[in-house]
Amino acid sequence: MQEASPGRARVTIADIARAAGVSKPTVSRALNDHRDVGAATRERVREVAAELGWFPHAGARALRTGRHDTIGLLMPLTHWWGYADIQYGIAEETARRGLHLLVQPLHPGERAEREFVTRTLPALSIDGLILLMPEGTPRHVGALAHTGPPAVVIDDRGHRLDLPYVESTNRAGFRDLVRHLVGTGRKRVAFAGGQLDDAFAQERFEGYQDALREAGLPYDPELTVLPADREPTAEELGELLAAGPDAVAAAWDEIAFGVLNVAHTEGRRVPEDLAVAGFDDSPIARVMRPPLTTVRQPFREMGSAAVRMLLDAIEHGAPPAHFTVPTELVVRASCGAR
Amino acid sequence: MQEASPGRARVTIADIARAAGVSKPTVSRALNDHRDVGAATRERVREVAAELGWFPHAGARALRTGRHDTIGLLMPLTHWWGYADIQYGIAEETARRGLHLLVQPLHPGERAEREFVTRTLPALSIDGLILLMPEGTPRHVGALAHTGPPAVVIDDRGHRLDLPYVESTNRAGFRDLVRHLVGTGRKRVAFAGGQLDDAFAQERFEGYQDALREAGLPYDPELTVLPADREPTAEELGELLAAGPDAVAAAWDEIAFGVLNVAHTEGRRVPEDLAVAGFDDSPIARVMRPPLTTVRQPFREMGSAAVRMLLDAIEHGAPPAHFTVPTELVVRASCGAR
DNA sequence: TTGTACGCGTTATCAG
DNA sequence: CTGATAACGCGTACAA
Repeated sequence: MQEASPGRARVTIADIARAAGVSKPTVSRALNDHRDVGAATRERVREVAAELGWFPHAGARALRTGRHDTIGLLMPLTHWWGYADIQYGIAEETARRGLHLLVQPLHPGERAEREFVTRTLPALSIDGLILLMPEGTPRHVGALAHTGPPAVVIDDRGHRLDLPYVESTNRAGFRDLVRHLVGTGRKRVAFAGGQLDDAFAQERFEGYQDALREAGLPYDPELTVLPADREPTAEELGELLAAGPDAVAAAWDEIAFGVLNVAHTEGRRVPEDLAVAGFDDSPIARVMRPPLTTVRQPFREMGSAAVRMLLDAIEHGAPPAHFTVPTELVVRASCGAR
Repeated sequence: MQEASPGRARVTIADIARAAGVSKPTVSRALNDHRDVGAATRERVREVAAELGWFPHAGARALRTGRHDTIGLLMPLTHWWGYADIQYGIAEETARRGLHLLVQPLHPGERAEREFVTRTLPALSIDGLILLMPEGTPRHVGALAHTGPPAVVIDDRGHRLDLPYVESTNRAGFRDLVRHLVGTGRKRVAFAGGQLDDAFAQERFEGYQDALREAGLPYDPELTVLPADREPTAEELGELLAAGPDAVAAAWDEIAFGVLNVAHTEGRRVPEDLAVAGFDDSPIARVMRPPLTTVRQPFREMGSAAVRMLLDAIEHGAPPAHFTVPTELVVRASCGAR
């Protein structure tokens, strides 16, 4: 035993039973809202429990029931606001349901992934797992599907795993964005992308092409910059602007910020000469000059949806499904629509 | 029992004992690196355990030992990158030590705080708690000090609680920043603050005054903007610039961004006409135009330091102490020093 | 509606 | 160095 601090010993249901003059099982039933307990007994037991300051021992309960009332979150080590926002949504939903949230950092690399799945995961006191997967998704974690606890994936753009997942409307959201630009009279809409090995950017690029097709506008390769493994540089953005677009849709807000900077340097007025738009609605979007038109990613909602799906799988054995949370166009000054 | 999925039943040390031809206690000792176990026995037990795919049941272990190998993190619901970075540091350190991290969102308000301390906290399966306290620190959580598990506070600027805490050098860091501006020849350094009820901004303001005093420069109220409960507006920043500063030190990076915007609108060149600097080294600092000189907050280090302090308190009963992590001046183009 | 008896998986104690 | 025994706190058969 620890007994480090000389604090009084733990209060157990045995103590309550003694004080209330009933047996342990009766206390347990009263405390767990079982129906077959006398109303008067239940009340008395609860009063005594509160008086004695009893609280359940999660470990003992888990040992007996096999449930931990805890869900795990496997997430990359990052300080990107988007993942923090997803965690926000998850934490809010778990707290609302009286569940605990155990956060496990995911170290990159095959070795670390395998280590996690084979050694760390099985020993976790959790009822289910949410996988927050960055691009370059851990493939070994896929083994989870059939060996570990119920799991739900957020952002599995590649759909490589046979697991339920939550996604947002990247492609349709980007299409809506470009559609909006076209709707305000822009004819030469450029696309500034990046990291096309990333399925996110890929889907957004497809949404861009969808919108062009839909509007009967030609796809002009000169109006796209697509560095495969990074964001476009200022030089690349300069070349893009040299091709004469009247609007630039960026794959995410930070790229749009770069576009604004280059446009400013070259003396192009935004939005008069050039409309600029981004994607994600990051915290910096609203403070850009001019404030950036963008598409809000429903990160919090994705988090809470993942929790709900996971509980469905845990409690009702729901089969692998997927849930799509819609993005939302946010019109600000940079596109000239207002 | 759950037995939901027809997966094989859990492997316990009893299974290992049977397979290895020894008793349960011996298996336990072998698996826990007790000294009084024969080397050969230990090896054999370990091999069998690996072969059978055994892993410990955390709940059962906690029930017996009173330890959970888990620490709790109480943090506000936010997506601010700074808190995410602190969590990064905490998660990295706990993972390194084989500990688990249980994240508890802190809902604002006295009622929710009291609820947390009296109902949620006692039932958590944790050995210690890290309190990530936003401004307007929960006072009721202070009751933790003597009733709950060992706790460590991060960012308790007011030092109101009798708990160990981790802080960074806000005041000295800001003094260094202003000292740097003065060192490059600026004579009229302005301060753009905000939320002075917040101890952070207060300390930075004091650092600003320290540097002026040290340099023998007068404190001119016209060169400060100090909105009490928010960030300065563009109009307020315009008035500040009208007072003719040759440098502006902002209490945090986002304010500096606003200064850059206003300076640009008014046609002032940065850094030629006006040096601008911020504080925090947020992700947007390096992409501003020009890139922002600022002071890096050692968030990750603060997180890992908090874990170490907490473990000290848990394992060795270390008395309440405090630990200060130094900030670091980051010189970029906006101050003209290079 | 309530009580008796037991076991979940693990480790501490003690005897050998 | 090892084994027998008991106990951690709780919930669930089953019997009353």
